[in-house]
Amino acid sequence: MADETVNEIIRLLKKEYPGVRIALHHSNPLELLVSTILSARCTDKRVNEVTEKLFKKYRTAQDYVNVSREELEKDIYSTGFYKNKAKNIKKLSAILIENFNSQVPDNMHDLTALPGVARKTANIVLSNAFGKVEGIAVDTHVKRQSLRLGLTVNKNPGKIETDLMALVPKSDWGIFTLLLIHHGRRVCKSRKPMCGECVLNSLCPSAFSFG
DNA sequence: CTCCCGATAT
DNA sequence: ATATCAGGAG
Repeated sequence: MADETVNEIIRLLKKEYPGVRIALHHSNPLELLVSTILSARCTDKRVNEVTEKLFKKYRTAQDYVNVSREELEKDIYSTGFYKNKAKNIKKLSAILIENFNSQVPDNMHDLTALPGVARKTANIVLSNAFGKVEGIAVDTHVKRQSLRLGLTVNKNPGKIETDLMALVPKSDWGIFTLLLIHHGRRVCKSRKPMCGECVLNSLCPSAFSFG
């Protein structure tokens, strides 16, 4: 895989989706952290529906600590995995209060030490809440399209991230994920990719096999 | 590797 | 009915 191919992919997607922005609604780092945790195996549409009410009720880490686990579970129920998510959000909130003056840490080491937070979530928060870049967030869309486009042959998200970091210019690490998520939801879908409408069609090794 | 898990598209 | 959705932990 030549670096030029990746640059062309990024150029075409930027042109197709100018001003692409993160779809998860948030107004501060804590909201983005919670929103990203809730987005695991759940559509961002539903996450935004849930957080619209959630963020009016829970404004600080202390608010998540104060409420009972059962009540928080009910408040995030429809996002799925609600027991794990509620437990992690409560536990993580206690850590923020105890160790970080109730604030969300702005570095990879501290973020990934939080329960329910691994590199994907940390990369999203770092890039979109703090303007920092320490890696490339590899979610289901980035994984699927990186494989289809031939940017990696690995299926492990950690290895995919390493492969992508070697190919994508660091100045594009943040927007790369946003572009692929946007494109993956509209065109390069998991079940029925719309290759006929894809701006990457001519340089995608998988285009023919998807008609 | 399995488990967590509701909601929606196909 | 089944696959999939801004994953992560054990």
